[in-house]
Amino acid sequence: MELSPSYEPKEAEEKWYEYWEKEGYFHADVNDGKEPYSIVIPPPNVTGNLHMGHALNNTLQDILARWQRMKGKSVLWMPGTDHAGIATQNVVERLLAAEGKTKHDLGREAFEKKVWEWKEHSGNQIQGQLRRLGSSLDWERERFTLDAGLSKAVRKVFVTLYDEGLIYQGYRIINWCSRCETALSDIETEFQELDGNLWHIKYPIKGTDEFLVVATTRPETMLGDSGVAINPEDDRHNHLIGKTAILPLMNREIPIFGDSYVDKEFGSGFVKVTPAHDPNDFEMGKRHNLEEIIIMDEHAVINENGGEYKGLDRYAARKKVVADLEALGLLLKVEKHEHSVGHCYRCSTVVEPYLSKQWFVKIKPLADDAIKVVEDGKIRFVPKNWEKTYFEWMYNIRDWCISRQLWWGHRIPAFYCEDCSHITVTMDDPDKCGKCGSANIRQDEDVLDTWFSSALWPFSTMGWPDETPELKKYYPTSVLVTGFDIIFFWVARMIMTGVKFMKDIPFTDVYIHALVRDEHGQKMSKSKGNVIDPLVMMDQYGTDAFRFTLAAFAAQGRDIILSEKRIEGYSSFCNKIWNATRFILMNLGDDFKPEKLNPDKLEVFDKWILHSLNNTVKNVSEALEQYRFNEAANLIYEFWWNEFCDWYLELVKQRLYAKVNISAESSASAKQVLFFVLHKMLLVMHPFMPFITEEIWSRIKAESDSDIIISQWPDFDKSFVFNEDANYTVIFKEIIYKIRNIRGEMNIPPDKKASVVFKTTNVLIKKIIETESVHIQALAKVESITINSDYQPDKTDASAVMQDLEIFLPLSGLIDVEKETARLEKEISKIKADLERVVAKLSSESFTGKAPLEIIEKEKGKEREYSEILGKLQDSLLKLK
RNA sequence: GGGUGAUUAGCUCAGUUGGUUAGAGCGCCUGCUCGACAUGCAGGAGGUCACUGGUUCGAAUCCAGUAUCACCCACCA
Repeated sequence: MELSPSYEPKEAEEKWYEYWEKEGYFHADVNDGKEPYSIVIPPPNVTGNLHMGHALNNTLQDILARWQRMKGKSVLWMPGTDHAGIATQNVVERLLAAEGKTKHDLGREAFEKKVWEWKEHSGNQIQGQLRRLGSSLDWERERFTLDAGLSKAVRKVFVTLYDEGLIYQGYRIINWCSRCETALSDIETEFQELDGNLWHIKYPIKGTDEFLVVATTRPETMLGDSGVAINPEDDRHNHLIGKTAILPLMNREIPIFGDSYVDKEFGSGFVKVTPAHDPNDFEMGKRHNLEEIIIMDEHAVINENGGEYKGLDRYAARKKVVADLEALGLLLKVEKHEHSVGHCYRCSTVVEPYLSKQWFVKIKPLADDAIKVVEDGKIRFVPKNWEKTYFEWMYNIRDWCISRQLWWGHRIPAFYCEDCSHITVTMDDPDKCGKCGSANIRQDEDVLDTWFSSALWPFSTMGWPDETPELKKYYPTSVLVTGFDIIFFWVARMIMTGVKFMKDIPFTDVYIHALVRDEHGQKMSKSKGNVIDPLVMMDQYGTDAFRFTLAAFAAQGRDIILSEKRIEGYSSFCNKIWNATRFILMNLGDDFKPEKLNPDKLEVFDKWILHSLNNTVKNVSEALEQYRFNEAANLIYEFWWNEFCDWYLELVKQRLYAKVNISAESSASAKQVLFFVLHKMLLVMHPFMPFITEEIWSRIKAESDSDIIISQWPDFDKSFVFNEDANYTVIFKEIIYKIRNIRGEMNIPPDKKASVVFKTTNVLIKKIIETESVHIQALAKVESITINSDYQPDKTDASAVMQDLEIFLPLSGLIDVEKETARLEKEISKIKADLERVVAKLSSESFTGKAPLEIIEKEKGKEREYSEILGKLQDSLLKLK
């Protein structure tokens, strides 16, 4: 039974995960007849490596899964990964580039094959890393967003929405990433404030010598200008409406027109209008029938519509346009101008607003129902304030661009007829046009936004559109655990598709956790080099310590600023758990047999620790019910270290070592309690620290006991409510504190055993001192104890006061009068302040008149206590002088 | 421009519906190899809870405003 002197995480971690998985403990049995509890993992990208965000996210889910499993639920925690269209394609393209190739050299089919190969060999790293973290995922059910089953779900959703007119093709301004060569949705575009220029350009007005002046942040777009707008109410300029301007460089005649979109106050009051390269201009162009001139290709290089600028990259074109304007004397001025510029969320390239034909989801009808289920409280956000963010976005939601010009993903199931240009959209690939019957059809080249398939995740992973037992039992899922950064990308869309296609919400709770940041509050990223690698942390401090740290940090705020120091601290906690166990096992003896605790045989401190344990069990359960992981972690830490180890283990030593006045029976009962507390606490700690708890459990469990992972979560036990004994212990502890305080402050060396005189008439306190004298001697390092209600202290006594008790330590030869005086004076001034505050409160009529009776009584009690203590402290001080 | 949040000990953070003598860990100071643990034990210092008002018998906690700092959303050329 002997344990090593310190906890070695590595061995336990390797051993147990494999064992649990082999035993099938992670597998959810549809037919087990138990109440379901289900979570779907936010599918990490196949390109992903476990970072802090994943670690936090999955630790919290695992705590919930393990906890519910112990509570006897049928737990399904669904694992899987996301094909991550752009991200994955980028990775493989980069590999090709290293060989000097592009995807076009391979062609679509070969490229796709290459990505699959990459996925099998280099992707999926994260699965092993999730195992390291201890995640009790049901690996037998692992899914991938490009699986056949999920693809079928995607197709079904596309076809249905298309048939209902909710998916349509449109010619619109979208966000174009010229590096990824694809369209992006609005939320895939990240805006950053950048320092730029505002170029003021003179456009000649036809038939006059005059100019108008437009201002722009993107001068190269003027090549595609097809009008100039003025606010019709702008009295300075509205006489020009109907006239014509000459577009410099291109020498194109463009109309000057009125549109209320133009802000009179901004700039010169003239707006150059480029319908093919700006969303607002596009709208104006539609209103005024302007020509839409696309001047760039998909690489953001100027095309044939840009005249002599053809072939120049957008920034080179910008330079040349500006230079040429200046040469012509048409550049009025250049101002510094800060403006927000969109960037690709995958590669950070500046996004170009670009006119192109794309597929969109008409989102409003879906959003309306998704808003309602949250408004009605069917879905609950925790913390609740995230609902606001959700509503804010949903109310202002805009159509979702779902087509991507990529090769990796779900290909859009739309088939164009070359003969009649009808579009056929069906569940199975058609071999002829659905309208004219021509076999001359071709499939759309584009793929769907990655988030289109993840939007279906809660039901597609369970077999939808088939009716499966999994769906029946585990849908809707119990909770979704995720970060606030993907509320729009993912959470909102799952709610929309769930309500639409399952006719039911996808989950009842959405627990939104914080984002992990570095010690300076920065978002962790490789480019900043501020990444704390979870794998390194696990290696260094052990997985349990790491998990416990994340749980302890998971307060319901926005950010978690992780410090390695804290992880180190919790690795000490693991060691503390280990060593307390070691101590217990050393003392139980080989012939120990756990028995049912007999309340009649329990001593006061046994009852106290059981009472406290009982509350801990209850409070941890309640904290978990409310997703207050940090509170649960703190309760565990506090109980184990500050109550069980610091007090109970120390107290029990006297009984185990059978010192004077200790019966064999007392010793035996102490052992039973030690084992009982250890046993229960391992259960309570298991969801947080699965490895160390299973390891210890395996050493103390009876043959017939199950492994801890499937053992029963403890309940609050009414027969362990011992309020009197708890109160008794509070007083006892205070007595110890007081004596230790004197010893500490006076620097009395530990080997100097003091004698103590207690002066009291209080019956309970007398009883405590008499009964616990052995413990007082041991814990406060006291030699002899006297109770004397008439004691007259000596000048050389050090003293302490608590309610109904004065404590004296005769310290002749040891006392430092100056120190003792200072100590007493400090105590006095503290209690004086307290007393004054209470007296002031009680003498205020408004307080005594309006405050509840119990509060007033409480204050009165304090007043009595403080004044008694103050009086005695002052007496002691007088004696010193 | 709109919105959300933060501001509590040297540092990192707790503090649930207003009743506290405002807590923890780390760090700091003092003293300790006491038969589990120096990854430890005992003691201690350290905060006018950002600021200003208000509500209340009572505010770190509720309300309003100010300041500073984050983040999100938005088409101001």
